[in-house]
Amino acid sequence: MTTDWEKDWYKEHDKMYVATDCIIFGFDKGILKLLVFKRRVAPQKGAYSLIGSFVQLKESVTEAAKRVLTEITGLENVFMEELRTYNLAERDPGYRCISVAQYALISIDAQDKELVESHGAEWHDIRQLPALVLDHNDMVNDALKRLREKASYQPVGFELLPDKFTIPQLQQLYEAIYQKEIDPRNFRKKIMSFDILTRLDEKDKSTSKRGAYLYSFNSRQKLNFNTKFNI
Amino acid sequence: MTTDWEKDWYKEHDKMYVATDCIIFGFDKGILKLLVFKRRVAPQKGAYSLIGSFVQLKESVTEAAKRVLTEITGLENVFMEELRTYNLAERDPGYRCISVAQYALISIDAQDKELVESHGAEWHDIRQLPALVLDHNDMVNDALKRLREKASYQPVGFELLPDKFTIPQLQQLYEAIYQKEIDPRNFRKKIMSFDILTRLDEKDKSTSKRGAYLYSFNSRQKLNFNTKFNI
DNA sequence: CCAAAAGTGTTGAAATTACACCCATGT
DNA sequence: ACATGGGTGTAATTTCAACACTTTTGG
Repeated sequence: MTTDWEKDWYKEHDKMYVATDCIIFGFDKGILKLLVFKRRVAPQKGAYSLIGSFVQLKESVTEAAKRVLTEITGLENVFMEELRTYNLAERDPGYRCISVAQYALISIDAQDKELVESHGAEWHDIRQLPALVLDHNDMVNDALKRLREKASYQPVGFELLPDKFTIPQLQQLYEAIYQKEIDPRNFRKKIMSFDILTRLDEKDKSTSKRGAYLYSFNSRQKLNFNTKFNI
Repeated sequence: MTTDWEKDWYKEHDKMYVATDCIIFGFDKGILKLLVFKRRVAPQKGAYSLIGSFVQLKESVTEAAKRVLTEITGLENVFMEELRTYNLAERDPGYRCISVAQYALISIDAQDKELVESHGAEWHDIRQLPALVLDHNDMVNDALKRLREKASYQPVGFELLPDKFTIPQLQQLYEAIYQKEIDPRNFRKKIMSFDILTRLDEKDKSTSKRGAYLYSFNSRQKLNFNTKFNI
């Protein structure tokens, strides 16, 4: 006796396209931004979309995402994490295709600006995004939600800031992520209590006369991190 | 001028298999259990695996997962959530196949016991799982981790328990999830403070002479839930 | 009457929130 | 000398963690 299950197993199965789309966050001048791509070729020339690619047989989904990310920003070793799949049968009108969305955090001033522009990619304020193709706006919303969750138990800031940054900058970043004001005394107290920052003997005077101390992230501590990060 | 990006876009892309595997948790007699499947047909006859299926062109990944879940447990409307994809190019020795893992929480006594057994599915204590095929053990470990995270900010318990349950039962469930003892006074205080339980006028006398009050989950409150659930 | 599980309160420690003033310096 | 952003401390409140005894009842 064969059950449905067994028959099903032996039956020929369907192949489909697997794509990956990258939700790339950056932080610049106090504003949380997203890298979007203005399509310069058909299909949907002129429309905005996330940066993505089809996954090839010889590469993992992660590798595919890193491949496009490096292609467009010039960066390697970027923080990237899978968000979820977008897998409705009818999501792509052309052909059956599921997309594995991944979000990345990059330091905007480390990117290769020319390269980014040469691909038609643009940074947009997260609060004023254009309409994106397919379900890409959903992906962005979901990624933002995830970023907020993640920021609440891990110090994500450091991926988005340059190597040296000031406490007010870090605070601005958290304010941009959560879209709300944070008390500077409480913020500093909290962040310092984690013991993950090293104060440098340099000041950044670009935003005030007095200048603010620059800090770097103390990566030795990174692994011991399982404290709640309630900011 | 065409960039690599544009050429890449136009090039023929690769199709591959997409599968979904279900990490099905249940809770029975104080023990957190996983539903695994003993393969009764080739390939890998006799080996243990998760319950899964290839995704068909006409269905979403979610639908595919619900399809197998219903097929094997007889249950519909089960809580199920995507975990992540397992997507290494070489993960399946047969052919390129990525798997979207999903975890489900079911109430063991609602299942169709005969149906489960007729498919060769078995409940195993989460602490003593057999070796599973491919990367299925990784999936289970990742799902357990996720379940613990989720349980810390949402009352997952109710998916795993029958409609009526006692506080000591709910506590046992949390102890099984976290694999550690919880103080009964603190537990009760905390759970009650959320105001999500309704005490019924019935007692469960199966585990004590005195009997414990039965409660039901107050689903009206379910949506207002964004409190931290630190148990 | 007693064994076994159910049920209940308090206290000290720790974390969180709210809040206002002085400091350094380039102009 | 003053405007501007950088930097600091304290008290009230809330949350968390630790801890032990009484109640009920079937056998």
